[in-house]
Order: sequence, then C-alpha cells, then structure tokens
Amino acid sequence: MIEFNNKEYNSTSEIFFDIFNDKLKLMIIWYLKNNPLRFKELFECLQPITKKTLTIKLKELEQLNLINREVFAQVPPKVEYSLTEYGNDLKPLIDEILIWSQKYTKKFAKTIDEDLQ
Amino acid sequence: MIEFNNKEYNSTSEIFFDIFNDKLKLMIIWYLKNNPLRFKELFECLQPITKKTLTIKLKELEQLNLINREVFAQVPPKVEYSLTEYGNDLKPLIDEILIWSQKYTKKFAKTIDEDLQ
DNA sequence: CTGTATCCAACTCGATACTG
DNA sequence: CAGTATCGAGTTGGATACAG
Repeated sequence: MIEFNNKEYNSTSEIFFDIFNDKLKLMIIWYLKNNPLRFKELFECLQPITKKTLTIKLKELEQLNLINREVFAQVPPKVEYSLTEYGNDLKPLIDEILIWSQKYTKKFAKTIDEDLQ
Repeated sequence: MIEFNNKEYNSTSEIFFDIFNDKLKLMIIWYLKNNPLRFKELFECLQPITKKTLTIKLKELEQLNLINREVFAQVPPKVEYSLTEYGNDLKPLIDEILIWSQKYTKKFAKTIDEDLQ
C-alpha cells in the first residue's frame, strides 16, 4: 500500500493514472518538453482552453512538483513555466507517445497535407 | 493536417491524447499488457467501476483496433479480451509509466507496506 | 457470466466579464 | 500579460435493476 496526497494506492502506476486522469496535464508536459513557455504561449498551444482552466492545471502541476513557475518582475508581467526534474523524467514516456502515435496514424489515419510533426 | 475518425488533428500525438483523454482506456491496456483477461477479471481489477462503464470502454478500445474480443460458446458465457498488434505497441509506453511511477513514488509517496508492484 | 437500460450525481471544462 | 470570479453546459461515469 502506498500513501500519496492523503490517498491510498495499491501500486505505483495507480498514482500515475490518478495524476494524469484528465486530458490536459500530460499535454502541458508535452508542450514544455523542449523549452520553457510563457502562460500565453501555453494558452495558444492548448486552444481551445480558457485561462481559468489553464491556471488550474498549471497550479496542479506545480503542486505535484512537475513544473516550475518563474515570475519576471516587469511590466507587462511575464511568467514562465518549465519542467522540474520529475517533469523531465516524463520525457522517455513522451517520446513513446510520439512513436506510437506515428505508427498508429500511419495505419489508421489519413494525412491531409504534409505538415506532420 | 490529419484526419482520424472524422476529426481533424494538427499532429499525430494529438490523436493519442484524444484517444486516452479518459481515465480508463489506458488502465485497461495496462491490465491486458501481459495476458488476456475475462470481463469479470477486468471488472475486478478496475474497481470501483460499473459493468456499464467497462462495457463502453471495451467497445471503444475494440473500435480503435487496440483490443480483441473473443467469445467462447459455453455456459456460463466467457469473453476474453486481449491486445491487438497496435495495443501491444503501447507496451514500451506502459513500461515507461512504471519506471516513472516508481521513481516519483520513491521521492514523494510513503510506502505503507511492502507489496509494491 | 456478460452484458443492457434508465436515471442521476459529480466533475471538468468553456463562456464571459473583470482585475492588478 | 497573467491571472480571478461567476455561471453554466456537457460529458463521464456511478447506482440500480434487469436480461440472455
């Protein structure tokens, strides 16, 4: 038995599934995988999303020690988000998402034009 | 641009995030990763879950070509679910989930007894 | 055992307006 | 620019009962 954030789990992977049981947190990690991004940049990457929702998800990720929040004291304000060590550790997993997606897409999806990622 | 199931996506990984945007489908793949399981076995693995919800998720996974459904003509009925080739391709990703979870847990969670997975 | 059918509660997330 | 506040729509999934 494992205790995490006042909840109990039977296996370590249950914690992963509990953390990433929404559609947004892992996507945010995905967009931060190569470099830090500002609030506005994430906001645009994740369209359609509202500022409220993005704010909530960023706070959750920060509390989970997966991202850092850095405030620059300037006007207009600038806030940058980046991966922590434990966020960075998700990169191999992220890479596997891309590998799988490309193979799966090749088989079952139709490419409309050539701007593949 | 990519078309899949009558929806449009900008990158291949968006398809992954769209498929696995619920909390259950990837967990089902997780439990099927080593061997086929019967409906009842999945039902017990995924508690708390209702039969209705499990049925819906299994159908979705079948339509996505990620699992096979095999019916044995016997009484009482027996139905087994197993990974397809494309379900199997998720194993490296699943492995990374376990690796990450173990490291993250070691740092942030508290083990109450020794039955770790 | 393996589902279906109905009803409903909870939660996530979007729309919109406003603030420092 | 980077949020917060309020409201509400939509979807997911649980409770329960029933069927083949």
